Amino acid sequence: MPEAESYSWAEQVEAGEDGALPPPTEEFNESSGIKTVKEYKHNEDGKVVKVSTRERRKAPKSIAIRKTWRKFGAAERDPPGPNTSNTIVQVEPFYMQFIHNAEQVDQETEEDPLAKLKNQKLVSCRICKGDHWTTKCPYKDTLAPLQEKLQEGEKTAEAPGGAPGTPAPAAASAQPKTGKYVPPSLREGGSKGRGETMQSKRDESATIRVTNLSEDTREPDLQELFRPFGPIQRIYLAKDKNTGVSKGFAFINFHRREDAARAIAGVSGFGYDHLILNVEWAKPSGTN
DNA sequence: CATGAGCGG
Repeated sequence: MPEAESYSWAEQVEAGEDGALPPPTEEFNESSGIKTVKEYKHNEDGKVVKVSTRERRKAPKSIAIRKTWRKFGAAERDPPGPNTSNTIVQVEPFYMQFIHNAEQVDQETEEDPLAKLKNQKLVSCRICKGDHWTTKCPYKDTLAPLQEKLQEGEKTAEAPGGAPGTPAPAAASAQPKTGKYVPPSLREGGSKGRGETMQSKRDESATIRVTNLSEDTREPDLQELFRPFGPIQRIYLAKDKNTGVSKGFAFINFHRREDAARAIAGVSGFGYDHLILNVEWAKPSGTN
């Protein structure tokens, strides 16, 4: 709130001869975050008054507090404030544009969105466009989708007169003029073999399934029971997802298949709690 | 009796 004060004699002296007013002063109190501006104006009666305006800092106090932090590391001896040799202070707000799906943006027309969905598969693998989720894509093993694409490419190449405006989908993947990501295994010459670093699934070859467990058997119990046969990689005790109650069976993943085999021989038929355990080789999950 | 969970355009 601007407030007018009477113009003191001492200050009158500072005013210039020709009625010019003294320049405004401005001071900033760092701890309170309040800026005080004092300036001189003529009021309605033509008299000179001093107007002081106080304004609270708009930036959050947390910023002011951060400014008081000591610098450290290579910047330890830097003077306060940003070092212009390695820091850019952006005063203007800056806006970022997020593009969620470039293809969608490109194809954005007035056509009915439902029509678009119509001939679309429910799921489509991002890698091979197959009829499954990407995480399960076995493209390294079966290159059928890629080969289909290549065949399509050959067809369009053989028919140079056909549909000039229509881009061939295979051409896009063969020549990366679209900025689209192509996984290494699908890039040119990448058609052979799987990547050495990528195991396609968990190794289930040393996994056994234990059934007929009593409901109060816990994972540590299983650990104790099977440890004698060899190092164990993982134990999974099936539980109801909501109640946490054991479903009475479990999977034991050994490091070595031979240990698993001995565990089957040793524990199957073993009386545990009041039940007789059944142990067999596990089948990989997802066998519907 | 019984073959794990989760992520998701």
